[in-house]
Amino acid sequence: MARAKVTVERLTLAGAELADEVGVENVTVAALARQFGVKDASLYFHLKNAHDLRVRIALLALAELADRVAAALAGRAGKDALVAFANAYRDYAREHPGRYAAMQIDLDPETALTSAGVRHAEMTRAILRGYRLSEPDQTDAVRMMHSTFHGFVSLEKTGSFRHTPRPTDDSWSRTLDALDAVLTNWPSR
Amino acid sequence: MARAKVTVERLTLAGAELADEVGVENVTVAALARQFGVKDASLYFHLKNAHDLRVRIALLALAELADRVAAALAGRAGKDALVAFANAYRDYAREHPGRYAAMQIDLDPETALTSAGVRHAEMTRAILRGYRLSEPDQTDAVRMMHSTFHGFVSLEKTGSFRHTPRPTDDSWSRTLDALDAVLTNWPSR
DNA sequence: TCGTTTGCCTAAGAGGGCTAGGCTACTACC
DNA sequence: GGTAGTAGCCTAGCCCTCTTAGGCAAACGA
Repeated sequence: MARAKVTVERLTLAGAELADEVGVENVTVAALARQFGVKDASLYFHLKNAHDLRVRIALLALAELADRVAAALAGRAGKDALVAFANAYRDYAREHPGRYAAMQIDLDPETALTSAGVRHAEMTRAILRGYRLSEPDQTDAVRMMHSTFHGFVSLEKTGSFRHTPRPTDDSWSRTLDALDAVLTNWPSR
Repeated sequence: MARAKVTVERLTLAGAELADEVGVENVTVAALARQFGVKDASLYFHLKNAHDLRVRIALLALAELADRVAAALAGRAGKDALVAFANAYRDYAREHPGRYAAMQIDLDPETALTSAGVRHAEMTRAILRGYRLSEPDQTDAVRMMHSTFHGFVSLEKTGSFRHTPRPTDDSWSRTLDALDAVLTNWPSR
């Protein structure tokens, strides 16, 4: 069996899969080199350093998630779109815990601006068109939405919700109901 | 100047401070040993391993935050209490980014149950008394509140809000307004 | 006083990150 | 087809961290 050629893309993908299996913190240049049947040092021809690898994984994840969300959003509006966005987000995080964790590392500003992160922001704003919010309420609402999604998903992952018997799926859909309600009736100052 | 005696408590505190300065991921047994003027291996008399150290830092942070929140909550109710809780939470996270990050590692279930995490849950439920929610709405609301707080704070820290000029403080207080509104008028099924 | 415990030490091995420098085989061009 | 360049890998080697094993000395308790 011939080994697949080592390229940055393959390394990134393998790293992402490794992250989902063993956690980002265990995605190591050495482990990746072993997987490719190559010496650690050789990978530095393709990667700047270990951090570079993790950034690439983060960017891959951001792009993948943006694609999913875009697909989920197609043809939907209003609360329907809100729920579709939210579920696509949460499902991705659960299917790809390592990739999701990788997304949380801070990118330097320039990198962030060219990442799929901007697509996320655009899509979130698109949803809000259904709720007819104008600036600066729209920005505030975008931030609250992201906060709720990310917060819920990450607390769920770290097990903060395990202490209460209530199924998290139920809390999730009720949270989305609440979010929809508050977006529909955004409080004025 | 005589060196302070090495104890688990001192190690944990020093680790927490180191975390705030250089990030949890850089809180290393070796670095701590250097700070105490002692060899790395000697610390294993006090600590089980590196993970043990981080867990202790997390528990310290949880307890500190619970104390702060409790103090902020004293004598307040309703939205007043909500805002006090939220601000205490966010302020702590900003003053102690490393400690806050440490809080996010998952504790094994038994440890979690004896941690200050349960105090957080109790205090959150106490706030909700002002909003007269009954189960299971209360649990859902608790989860949504935590999600919003944690999500906002962690997105703010990783710089996800930097792309928009709107001051995050403003979005924060508007988010709390929205949260208050939705708790006041929690949607029925 | 004489264990026993406490608290540190040295030695040593397993990994991981990364740099420097070298070899090979393919590619492009004349 | 010969030759220069370069892509892609390798070895050697250094530093750091984590962790175990075993030893030694001082404080402490009976």
